[in-house]
Amino acid sequence: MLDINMFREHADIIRADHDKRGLPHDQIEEVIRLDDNWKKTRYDADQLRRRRNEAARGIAEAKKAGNNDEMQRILTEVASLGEQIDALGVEANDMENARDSLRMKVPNILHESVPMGGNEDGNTLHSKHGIKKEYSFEPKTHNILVDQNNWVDLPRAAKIAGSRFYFLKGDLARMELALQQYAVDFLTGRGYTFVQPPVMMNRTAYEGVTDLGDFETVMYNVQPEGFYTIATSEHPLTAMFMDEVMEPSMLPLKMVGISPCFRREVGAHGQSDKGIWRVHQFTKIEQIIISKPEDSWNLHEELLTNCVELWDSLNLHYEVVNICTGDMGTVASKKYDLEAWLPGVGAYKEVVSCSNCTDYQANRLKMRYRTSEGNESVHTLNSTAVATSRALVAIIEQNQTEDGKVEIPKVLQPYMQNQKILESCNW
RNA sequence: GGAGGGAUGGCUGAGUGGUCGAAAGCGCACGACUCGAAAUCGUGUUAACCCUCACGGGUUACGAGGGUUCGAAUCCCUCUCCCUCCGCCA
Repeated sequence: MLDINMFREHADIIRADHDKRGLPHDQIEEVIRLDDNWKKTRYDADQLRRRRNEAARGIAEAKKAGNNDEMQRILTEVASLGEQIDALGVEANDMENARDSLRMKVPNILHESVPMGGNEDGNTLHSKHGIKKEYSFEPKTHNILVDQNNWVDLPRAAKIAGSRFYFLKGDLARMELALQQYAVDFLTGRGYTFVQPPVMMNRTAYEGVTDLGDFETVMYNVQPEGFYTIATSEHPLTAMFMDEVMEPSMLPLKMVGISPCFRREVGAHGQSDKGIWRVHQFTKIEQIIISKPEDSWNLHEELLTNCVELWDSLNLHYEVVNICTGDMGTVASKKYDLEAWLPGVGAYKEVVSCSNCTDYQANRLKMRYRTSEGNESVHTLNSTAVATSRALVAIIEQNQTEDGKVEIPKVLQPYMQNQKILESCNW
């Protein structure tokens, strides 16, 4: 959510941003109009309250002095003021609510380095990494390989849960665990604090960190408590300091989170989403930073560097893409994606998303830090380190051998008793 | 699940119907002392919002919501969270 002062003092910046995104200005103008009316109504109500407070001070005196008539006169006046105040108060409240629910929908201001573009075709190449292997055979897609090796059981998962759920079995499940441990070790080694969050959140906290549309399409709602299962540990870790004033000495706060991630994936998806590429549940190791505003752009690059060095160490081929204006979501100001090469599919596909959300989440969450000038919103940043299901797909496709097995990345081998090859599961 | 206690500013914590936005301490900021620092002393320091070019002024907020009252941090109700004890359980 953008600061209300942005609408009051720099509406032109928001308008220019909407132009970049190809959005109309209606919402901006409506926020400004509602805010204007709210201020006037609010002021009128405050003035009436002031009169009531002044009048009420006379009551005790009149009572003490035994002046019953005067007391009655004041009581009548105060009662009538009270009615007016209540009416104005309701009006002001409605306007403020309307203003803010609209304000919640206005997206973050894009960073100047975000490339222009109408959709994902406008994303620009930032850098290429690793070696694109040549195969002496026709590389297979991961869903064929996991099937041949009995590493994934989709039909039985569908039977007991539903489509897009899976059982991970045998060596592939072991490598999933190895990936988790490796990624956590990698980032704790760089000063990030390992945190395991709750995997369910309440609505209020969740509204602070996500696009409101996600409540209908992304998160599961758990009854009877009404909790939402998290779509990523970014959400609990970012909301962790909701409603708090943080000490500047804590910043930047760097965390590495791990959690299962739950996604409803409402809507149809294409043929390429076979196997375990797009699933309702997966494990993700996530980087989170809460920082002072002046540090966030450097830290955004640090997050990307961490990703690049982590994925390089897995010896995978991928590209880093700078997400363009038309493909950016509501919350991020700038976003890099890592797209891994899938030789079976013959395409680069998204495996990591690295965002600077500036003060957008912090404003909603009322997360501030102390400065000598007062309290200011912090900045929040997040980046995937490894989403295990998708990292597995990339490893399976890139490291496949002619006989349909998969070589284990060197850095993961110590976590798997120095095994070199993933063996098939025999059932 | 049962019984009891609690939630106050950045933190600890006093305050049980009006002069309380709220004692005190810590922390923080500024100043003095010092070559510099520590210690010490002095001054200041809740936040959000509104009006004002400014000086300044106003409103609201003591977990959240509702109620009683002319008036609520203080009394009543509901909810949330925390603590203690009992029960159950990974």
